[in-house]
Amino acid sequence: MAATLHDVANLAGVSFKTVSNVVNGHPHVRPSTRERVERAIAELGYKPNLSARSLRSGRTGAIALAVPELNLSYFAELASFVIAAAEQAGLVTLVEQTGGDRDRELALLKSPRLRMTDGLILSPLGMGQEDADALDVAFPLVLLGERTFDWPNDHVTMSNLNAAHAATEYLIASGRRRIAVIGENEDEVMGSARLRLRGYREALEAHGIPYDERLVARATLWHRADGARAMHDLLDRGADFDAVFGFNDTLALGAMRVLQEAGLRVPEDVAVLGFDDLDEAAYAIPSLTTVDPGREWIARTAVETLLERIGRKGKDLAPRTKLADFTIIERESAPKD
Amino acid sequence: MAATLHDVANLAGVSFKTVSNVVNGHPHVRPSTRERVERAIAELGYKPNLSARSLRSGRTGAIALAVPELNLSYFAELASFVIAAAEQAGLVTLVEQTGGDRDRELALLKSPRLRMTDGLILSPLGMGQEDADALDVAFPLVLLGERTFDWPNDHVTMSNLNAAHAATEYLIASGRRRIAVIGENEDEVMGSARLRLRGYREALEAHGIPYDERLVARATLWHRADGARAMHDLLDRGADFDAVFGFNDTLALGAMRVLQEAGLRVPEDVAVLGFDDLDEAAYAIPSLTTVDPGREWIARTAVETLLERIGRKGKDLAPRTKLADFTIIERESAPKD
DNA sequence: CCGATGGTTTGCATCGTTGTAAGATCGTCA
DNA sequence: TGACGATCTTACAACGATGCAAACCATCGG
Repeated sequence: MAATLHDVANLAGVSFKTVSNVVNGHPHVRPSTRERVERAIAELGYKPNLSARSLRSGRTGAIALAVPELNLSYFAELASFVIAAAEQAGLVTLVEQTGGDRDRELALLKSPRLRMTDGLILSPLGMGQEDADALDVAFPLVLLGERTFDWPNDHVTMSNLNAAHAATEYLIASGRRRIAVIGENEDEVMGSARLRLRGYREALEAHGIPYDERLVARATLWHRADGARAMHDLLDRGADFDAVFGFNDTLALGAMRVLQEAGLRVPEDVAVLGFDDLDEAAYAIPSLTTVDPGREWIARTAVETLLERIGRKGKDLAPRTKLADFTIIERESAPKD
Repeated sequence: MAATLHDVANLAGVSFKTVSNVVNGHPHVRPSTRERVERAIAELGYKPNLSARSLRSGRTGAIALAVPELNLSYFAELASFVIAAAEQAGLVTLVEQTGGDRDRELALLKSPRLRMTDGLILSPLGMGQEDADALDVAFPLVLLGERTFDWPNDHVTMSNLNAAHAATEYLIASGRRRIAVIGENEDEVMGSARLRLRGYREALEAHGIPYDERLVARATLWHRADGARAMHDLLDRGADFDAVFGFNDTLALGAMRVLQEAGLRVPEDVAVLGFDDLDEAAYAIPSLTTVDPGREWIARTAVETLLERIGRKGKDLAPRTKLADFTIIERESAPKD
């Protein structure tokens, strides 16, 4: 059995409360006592029982991060940053996968598993306005992704609309006029897909380019395979385009692969622009021009925001929205001109 | 404040222990009582306090997974499978990143943070024979990666040596004779890098091809950037090769990118073979021939093995090694002939 | 030499749950 | 009707830690 405060106390010849004081860095402990206790701790290899500690203190020292899937590189890289940021704050991170499924997202919010943590960072995909009540929870919660619904929570994100607008404008500025998009998803009531589509449309409009539905390809989950499938759709229906804007990098990469299989040259025949700036994007062939959404900032800020909620005054704060800056990274698949 | 057993008991007009019995599906509870209690539970939105439960029961319902980085796609995909397998067993997963750093791996094994979990799945990278003692821990521990040291733990892996041997042979069978490798790392005393190098050498030897140090490029961490750097090294030093075996897919992809930048055609001038079968590999241009190490099997088996250790008889089991089957997936970057 | 002072140590109650054992209730049978 | 199991419910003691308040003990000034 693992050693307890009592065991250490017996060995050191003090009361177990004194050991607790040493462990917690209580100010008034005589140096000689402290040293004796510390020796006993080392000898027994004592480690505090975190269940007991959190039962007593009400804090667990863990946060939960819920993303659709770690298989999606964007979320893997995001999770990596979140875990690192949490660790810096002395917290461990419990990772859940929702599959982007509304029911699983809702179930998670009600799950007793969350009682194991001090708060949740959730990247919702399936939920909509009708789920606002489910999001009005008693524990600290920070949402990743834009505040498009009237949800009572903190949000950390970048402006999907502005970024998509800028990306589209970038393609227009480079001389492209028939710009296809991949990733539209009408099931998603108002998430990134919808916002990015809106940004795309507004940019077209601002430049007097008509919106053409035949250039819009849908994709529900954003894997490479979905991007490939969408590009096949576009090609099969004989769509005529000189650029593709993928709503994320994996879609764009899947599409780029199909383009080249079809004998089209990137960027000569078709420029390709992605969204996320995955590590992979820089090493694709050709390398992928993409939107850098400030992933690391988002991760760090999400953890900070959650910590504020967890803190003493967390309950009193009004819901906040924090926006990251985005940048367009120029690479080979869509040169500036 | 969240509701407790007491609150529910008051509302339902029973003792708090009866509520506990209902929650735990205790057999002898009158249906009418059960129903009354369940209504009270629903009304108050009662959720058991997991800290208290695990203090009492000694089980936390969580496992820890420690990998070098989630940024590395292999580990992201692995983590995804581990989390899913754990969830099926009703466990949540806490993810730690070690950076492949020996000190952080050792620190993790001693960390009180682990008391929050029932066991650990660790993918060690920096540790060696001298750390055997540190691995002789009191909690359930399963290691990912091959048992090359005399470590007192369960191992789940595939045969790095056989897989690398087969991969090299595949290239030889396709007519290549000057096969470079990327990923050698002499710091790593006896991990995957060393084993894969050994497999490579043995395959060469079996076919009477001399081992040529100038064809061996090192890389410590296995990011795309490291693969790119290694390939630059090879090209800069004028190495003469007609194939490259990357010790993982990201290395291979980074290298492939540099090859094509240098005007070399893949696979005509240089065949490229990777290791891991990332989702990405199928969509690279050209698509990447690679070794599928049975990642999902490894993840599932690691969780199962850990559960056996956690179980009643876990302490009595001798250390086991479980080997996954690997397959070579033929794609464009290295056709069979 | 005593009480005040302030640092140092301790005892007790408590967090919310579960296991054990004992108590209450009920129907059944002699 | 009363005793007796069987079924249902309850009381109590942990699990290991922390917070509070009280107790202890030097040291110092008067």
